[in-house]
Amino acid sequence: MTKGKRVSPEVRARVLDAADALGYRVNALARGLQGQQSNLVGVVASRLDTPFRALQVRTLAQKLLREGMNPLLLVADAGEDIRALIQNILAYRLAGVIVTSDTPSPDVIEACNRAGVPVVMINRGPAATGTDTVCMDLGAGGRAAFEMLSGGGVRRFGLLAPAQETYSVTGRTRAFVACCEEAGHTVLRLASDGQSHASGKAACAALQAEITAGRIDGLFCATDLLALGVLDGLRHDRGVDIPGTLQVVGFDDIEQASWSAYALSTVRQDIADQAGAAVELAMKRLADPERPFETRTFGLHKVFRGTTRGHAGQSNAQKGPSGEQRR
Amino acid sequence: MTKGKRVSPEVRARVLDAADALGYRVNALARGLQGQQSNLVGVVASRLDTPFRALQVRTLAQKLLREGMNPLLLVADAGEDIRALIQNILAYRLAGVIVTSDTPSPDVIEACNRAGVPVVMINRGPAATGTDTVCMDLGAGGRAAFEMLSGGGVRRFGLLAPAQETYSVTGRTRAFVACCEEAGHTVLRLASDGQSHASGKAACAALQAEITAGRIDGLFCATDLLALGVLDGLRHDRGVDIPGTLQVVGFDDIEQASWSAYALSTVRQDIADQAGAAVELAMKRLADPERPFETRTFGLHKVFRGTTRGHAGQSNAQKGPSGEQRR
DNA sequence: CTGAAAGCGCTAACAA
DNA sequence: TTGTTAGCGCTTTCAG
Repeated sequence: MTKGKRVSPEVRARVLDAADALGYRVNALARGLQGQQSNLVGVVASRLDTPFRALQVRTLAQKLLREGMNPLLLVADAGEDIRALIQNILAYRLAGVIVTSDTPSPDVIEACNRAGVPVVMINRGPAATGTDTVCMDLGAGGRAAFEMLSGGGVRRFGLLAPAQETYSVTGRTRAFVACCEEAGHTVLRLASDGQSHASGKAACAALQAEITAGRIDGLFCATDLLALGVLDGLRHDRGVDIPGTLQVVGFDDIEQASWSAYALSTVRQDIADQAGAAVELAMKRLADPERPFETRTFGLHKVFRGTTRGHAGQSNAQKGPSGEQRR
Repeated sequence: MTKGKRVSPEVRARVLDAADALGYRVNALARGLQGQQSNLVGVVASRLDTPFRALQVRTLAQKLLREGMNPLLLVADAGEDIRALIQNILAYRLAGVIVTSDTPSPDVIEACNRAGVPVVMINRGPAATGTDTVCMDLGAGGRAAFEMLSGGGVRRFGLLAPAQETYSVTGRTRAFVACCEEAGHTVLRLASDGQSHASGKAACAALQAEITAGRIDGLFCATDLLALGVLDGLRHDRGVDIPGTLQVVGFDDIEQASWSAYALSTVRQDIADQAGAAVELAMKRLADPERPFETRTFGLHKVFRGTTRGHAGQSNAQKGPSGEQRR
């Protein structure tokens, strides 16, 4: 039954049939025990009910399954005792852990390191701690947002981002601000209380005040969900003309951004590609634990829809079609 | 370290500290091997990137974790070889399996039965095969949709549902049709090619024809996602007045249904409650494998928003506040 | 109460 | 090629 064993195909088939008839199946627990390792991979994710994360985890799970690995899900939302939970699953001698949580609480990766379990991070800080990493080109992301807005004639830039920023939000946000300032514009910064739709909506009162005061005519929202909330709060509930009075750009390109009622212009990151790269990195490390750590950076694509006025060539933020780079 | 052991709290603390310092942690593989069972629970789900399922799985995972169980995720979308996958995870001597897939391919539950692993089904057919089950009151669901529409003055009823129906869609759909006919109305039935937003949108051409022909003035969509697609295709893209010309009711009450741009009237099923009940049933069976199979039925709530005109008391489809019944 | 030993199901190594 | 054996880390049992 062991994978790499050489048996004549005929015998193999016969054995498999017999096993099936007998209802026998290898005991993965025993196999793992003796082999010092299971084929379980931890997937730690936060806010799983968010469209972005849901797609990410789905893809991750699917690819893992295809590689013969089984995804052990760890929801890492605030309020859970992550330290304890990670210890729990580490007890299964995981083959690896993939982290996509917002708050990768260094605890997690430290615990994994101490247990000798390889970690792959998605959209987290640079791998100071010795992990493989998949990330996007944060600089290009912020720039893309800026260009989409400025290409539409925006002069007074606004930025809406959660007060409590994550690595990836901070990155895109900073790059955006840098671009604006480089172009000689100041940017008006508003803080939301999270990155959900509700948070976006809640920010609209403040937003409207700035609009009527003539202080912004273009807004970059750190997250599509946030942008959608803003659209609902501003366009639908308050009758603000978008993109007439205010142009809006989001980030991620979740499915809902493309729904007609929103038609949100946004900066797309390819979730499926990233997830694929993450499991690929995990498998590679499994095959060769000593290989140098690798980080794969993905490019971003401008997606022009109905909330901006510029359509400068529908170009990508990135030359290559797939938008993947390595270093 | 064993859970039910009696040790003086002082000793326990000391041991735990020492273990921590040494980086020791019980090997769950070994423990499972000797105990004949892991504390892994399989969660088989399809279309994980759908808002409904994402929330369901998130809640499931969370509650499982709280019970000290670890969720092993199995994405069961079409195209995967479910038979093989389920065998794979069964190799881990699961403590149980929770199925929320659309297509619980009897294979899955048969395989579990043969392996002696208890199964809990959510929104699947009655447990002919000996499983615990969580479901909703299908009859009440269809009725609620009918009442919401008829309460708004609808006379010519339409129904949009996937051609290929699942257990739960069939149930609500049938009940809806039965109510219409009982009230002396015929219902115009349209088939979509799935239950996604895109499917709903794709159905709009046909829908518009029926509207202009004066054949429907109220539509029940088997799924919120479908309804949202219809709203986009009809209201936004074709300028149909909703609820003026057509009233629409969805089913599920996913988050997006409440977004201002849609404000979809719908029939709510409480995903979190259902998920909670599912893990509760699983734990109970674990504690007592011999107990009789149980099925918990949940009620549904009418949610009146902007796509209907009747607001008949905002009442629930169900007496009790929680809407839970047992039998 | 503490200590020793058996055995869970598997695979790798070694012997025949 | 086929058959035996040791040992993975744990818990339960039995002896001291």
